[in-house]
Amino acid sequence: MAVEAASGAHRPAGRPTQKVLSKERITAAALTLIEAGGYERLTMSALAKSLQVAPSALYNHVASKQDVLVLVQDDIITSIDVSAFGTEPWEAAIRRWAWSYRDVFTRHTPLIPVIAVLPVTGAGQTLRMYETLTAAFLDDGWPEPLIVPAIVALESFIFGSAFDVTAPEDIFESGELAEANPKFTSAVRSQDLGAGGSAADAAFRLGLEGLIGGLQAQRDTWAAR
Amino acid sequence: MAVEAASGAHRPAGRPTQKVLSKERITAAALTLIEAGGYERLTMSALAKSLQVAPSALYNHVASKQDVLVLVQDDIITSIDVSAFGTEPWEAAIRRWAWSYRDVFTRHTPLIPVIAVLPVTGAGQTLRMYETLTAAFLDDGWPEPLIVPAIVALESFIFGSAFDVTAPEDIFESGELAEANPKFTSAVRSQDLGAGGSAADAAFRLGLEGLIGGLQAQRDTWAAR
DNA sequence: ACCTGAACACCGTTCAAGT
DNA sequence: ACCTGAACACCGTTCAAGT
Repeated sequence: MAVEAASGAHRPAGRPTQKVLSKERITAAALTLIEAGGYERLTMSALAKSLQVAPSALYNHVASKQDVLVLVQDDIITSIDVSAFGTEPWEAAIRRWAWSYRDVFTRHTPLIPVIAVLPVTGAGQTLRMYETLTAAFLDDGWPEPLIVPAIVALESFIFGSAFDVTAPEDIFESGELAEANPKFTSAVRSQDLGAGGSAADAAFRLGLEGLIGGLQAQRDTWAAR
Repeated sequence: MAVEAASGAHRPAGRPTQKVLSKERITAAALTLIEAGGYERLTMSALAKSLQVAPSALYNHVASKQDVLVLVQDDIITSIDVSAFGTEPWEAAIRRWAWSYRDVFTRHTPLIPVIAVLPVTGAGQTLRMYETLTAAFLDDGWPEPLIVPAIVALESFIFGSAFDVTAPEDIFESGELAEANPKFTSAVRSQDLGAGGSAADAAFRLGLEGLIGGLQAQRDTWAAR
């Protein structure tokens, strides 16, 4: 009896008549998996299953799971809002970019340890974003040697803040240690949450506004040194 | 033939005559493992082996591996330098604390996703550090509602910067995409590394000085609002 | 209460065999 | 070149049995 070739049928071993996988399809499937069930659900097995392929087939297109994460990272970078660069002044553009960047990575915190250490070589979309940023700094009159350190400082703050958003709301409840730490306990109770915002948003706003202003002051200091 | 009871001998099943494990011993063994071979080496199996115990024995003292990480985290917090609080002015004290905090977590980046989301309840040493910080902010005249957001903003920057230190030096080499991204490529080449420092140190210094100054400005704005 | 030892349900990755 | 299927060397965790 011949093997049925129905649409849901099993694919026999051997090279298929037409390619079934590609980096693009793998990236898209990974993103769908992550959006549906978070990073815990992203396993090589589940990824293969969603592509109706054996897990080992993936290794013809990526070298490792880390590789898959790199593909995902360079894809989601494009969802960061860079539309204010070129249309709004430096400060407003940085502000919009930073909030958007934080929001995107709040949903992708497991990528942070990957991206923070990843050479940009070959991560084309990521490089594109840096190019756009650099142009905005130059247009605003920044001295070239300060631009990369400033971008890195902003990014570091953004990555750390993305983790903070995922923290439970009661993260600073001292519990039974409240009496031993009265000043902190009181400060937590009285913290300014801003207009209807969360604690994470208030901290991000304060830090971002401080950093934007402080970096500008550092720029002036550097120029006058 | 009776089982030998030599020092390296096998321990029979059943409750031992005296307790062999404790949270303290587990924490110490985990730290030794991490210092010797990094977090890849910290497995429940390896941990058990270093304590000369079966892996399942650990679960009489901790609920999970995550639990072990929490123990490690609350232990290494004590190695952060808080000695400047109470002896030096706010700005200098924050500066020393921040550099030390970053350096400690540079060697423990896998803890960052844990600590950033961890309720401080029961993390006694962590709470102690926050209490010390809050006291320093109060002594410097900060409005109470701003203290927790300011601490969180500083911590977010520190955590993100700790990742950055672990990045390879050539992280921003554009490779063959250099021509497509000329402004960024040039900015990377000309970046100010400071006095004999690394790129990561330069970015941290710039960001920290900016954040310290910027937060102080935000404080004044808040008071005058 | 606190250990051992066996087992479970996963992981990511490798590799021979097939077309 | 690019798939399948079986196998490998791990993981963290559970649980009955033992004292």
